[in-house]
Amino acid sequence: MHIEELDIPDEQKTILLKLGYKELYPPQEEAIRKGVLEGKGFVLASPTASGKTLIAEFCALKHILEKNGKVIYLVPLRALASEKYDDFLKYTSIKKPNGRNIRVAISTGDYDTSDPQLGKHDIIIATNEKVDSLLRHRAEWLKEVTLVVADEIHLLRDADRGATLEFTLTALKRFNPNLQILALSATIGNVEEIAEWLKANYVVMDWRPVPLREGVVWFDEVLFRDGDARKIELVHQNSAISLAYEVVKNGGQALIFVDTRKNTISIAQKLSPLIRKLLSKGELRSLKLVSEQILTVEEKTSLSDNLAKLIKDGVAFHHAGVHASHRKIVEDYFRKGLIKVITATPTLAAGVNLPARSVIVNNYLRYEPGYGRMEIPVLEYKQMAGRAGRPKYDKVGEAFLVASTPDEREYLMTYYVCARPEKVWSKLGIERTLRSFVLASITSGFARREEEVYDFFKETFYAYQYGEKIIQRPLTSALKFLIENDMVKFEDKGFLKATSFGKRVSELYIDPETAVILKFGLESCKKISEIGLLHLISHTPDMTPKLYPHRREEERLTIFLEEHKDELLINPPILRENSIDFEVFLGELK
DNA sequence: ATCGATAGTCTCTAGACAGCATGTC
DNA sequence: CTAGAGACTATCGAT
Repeated sequence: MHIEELDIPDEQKTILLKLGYKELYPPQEEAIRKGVLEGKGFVLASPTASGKTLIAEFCALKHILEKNGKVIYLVPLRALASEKYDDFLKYTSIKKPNGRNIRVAISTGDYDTSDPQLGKHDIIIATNEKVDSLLRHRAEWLKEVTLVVADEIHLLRDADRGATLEFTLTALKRFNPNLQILALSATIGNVEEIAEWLKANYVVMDWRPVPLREGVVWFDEVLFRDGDARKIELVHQNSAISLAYEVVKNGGQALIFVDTRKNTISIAQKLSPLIRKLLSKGELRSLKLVSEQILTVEEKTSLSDNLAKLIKDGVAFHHAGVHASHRKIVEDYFRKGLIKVITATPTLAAGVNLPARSVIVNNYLRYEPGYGRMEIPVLEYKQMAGRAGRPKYDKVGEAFLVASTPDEREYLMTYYVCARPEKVWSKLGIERTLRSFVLASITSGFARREEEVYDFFKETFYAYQYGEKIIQRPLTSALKFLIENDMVKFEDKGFLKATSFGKRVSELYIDPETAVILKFGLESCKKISEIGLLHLISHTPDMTPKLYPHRREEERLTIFLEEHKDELLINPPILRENSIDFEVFLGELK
C-alpha cells in the first residue's frame, strides 16, 4: 500500500512524501485494512521500529483536521515525550480548517506550561502520570480530547506505574465516551485481552524492518534459534566480551545488557583495551574530543572520570546513575558510530530508540528485594533483543543470551529465545495502590457515591481480568480506610465527598498512608525538631527504598536512638526484630 | 614479626513518574 | 518458597 492511496489529509501526504515515506510496512497496512482510520479503537502490537508511531500520526491528523478534535499522546518516559514531540513538530506548518496552524505541546514534570495553556494545543504529548495529575486537578480541556494514543501499553504489568496508566485510561474513557483509543504495545501474550478491555480491534505482528537472529552463547559456541552454530574466538574468558570484540572487528556495534550498574563499568573496563586496538587514528582523535566534552559538560565525579577514560577507547557504560547529559552524549556518539560498545542496565531497553547491530544479554537474572535473584520476564528479554539491527545500516540484527553451562544454554533457548512473551496482568489490585486511586476517583469527580466507585473500577483492566466480584472487597476496605482517616466523608443521600485533606493528598500525589503518618506525627508532637521531622518523613511508605543498617553501624545507631528518643515523632518499635527497620531510618538521618 | 594464602563473612543489588516553592528572563 | 559475586576479615601457617 502506498502513502498516496491512503485516506489521510493531503497536506500530511505531501510532508511524508517529502520525508521519503513511500510504502507502508506490513503491520501498518494491516492496521489500515482493519480500520484504524475509521475511528475505531485499536491495539497495535508489533516490535519497536515497525512503524507504530506513523499510524498514530495518521489518526492524530485525521482527528484534528477532519473532526475538529484534540489528541493526547501518552508515553511512559520523559525522554520519549521529547522524542515524539520532535516527530510531531513536522506537522506544525499545516493549517487547520479554522485557519490556525496545528499546535503541538509537551507536558511532563519538566515543563511548566499551565493547564489552560495546554488546552489551546491540538496534540499534547504527556507522561501517563502527568495526565493522571491533570485529571486529578480536573483540567477542563480534557473533555475536548477525541483521540488518546497510549504508547508502550504493556507497562500495565508494572506494579506502580502500570496502575497509573490503567487508571488514566479508564478515567479518560469514562470522561469521554466517544473517545478513540489507540494503544501501542510490544509483542505480548494477551493482546486480545487488552483489546477487548478497551473494546478495540487489534493487530499483532512480528514483522521487523530488519530481520532478527537470536542465539545463545556458551563458552566459545554460539547456537542460533534456527539451528545454525558457529564458534567465536575467545579473546577473553568472558564470552560476552569476546563476542562484542568480534562484532566490532567485523565493523559492527554492540549493546551489552548486564544486571547491575557496577557490572556495567567492570565489563566496559575489561573490554576497552581490546576495542582500542580496533580503532583507526581518526576515530581515536574524535573520541578524545568526546571524552573531553564529558569532562567539561558537567560536574566532575569519579563516575564521569571513568566514563571519559572509557570513551577514549570507544566503549561507554549507560545506567540511571549517569548524568542525563552524559547519557545523551553517549547515545549521540553511539548513533554516529563512533562509540562501538555500550554496556548498559535495562535503562536502554525501554528508553530512547538506540539500535545496534548486535545485542548481548549478559545476565538473565536480576535481584529483587525480598525474592533474591529472579529471572527477568521474557517480555523484557525480547525488548532488549529487539534493539538489534539498525534500519538502513544492517541487513540483519543479532541478539545473544549468555549461558554459563551447557544445561543453561538449553534452558535459555527454550524458555527465552523460543518462548512467547508472557501475558500482561493488571497490578491495580494491590491494596496500597488501590487506596490512592479510589481517592483519586472521588476527588476527580468520577465517583460521587459508593456505587459509583464500584462502577468506575468495574471498567478497569483489573476488573476485566480478575472479575468484577474480586475487586469489590479490596475496594470496600480501601474506602473504609479513606473514611476512617478523614479523607472522604459521606454527605446526605449517600453522596461521597472528599475532604479538603483528601483532596490535597490526591493532588500532591502522595500515598494516603503517608498522609496519615504525617498527620498523626504532626498532631501528636509536643515539640518539633529536625531529627523528628526527618525521621517522620523517612518512616513514610513514599520513602523507598529504605537504607539497610550495617552491622558495624548498629551500635552507633542504637546510641543515637537513645539520645534522641524524645525528639522522635514516631515511637520506636518494642520488638528487637523491628528495631532493624527502625535503625534504617536513623541511618537515613546521618 | 611479617607476609600471604585460604576460608569464612558481610555487603549490596534496575529504572525514574508526579507534587511544590521560588527565582529568572 | 527463593541468590550470588566481590569486598572484606579472620585465621592460621610458613618464613
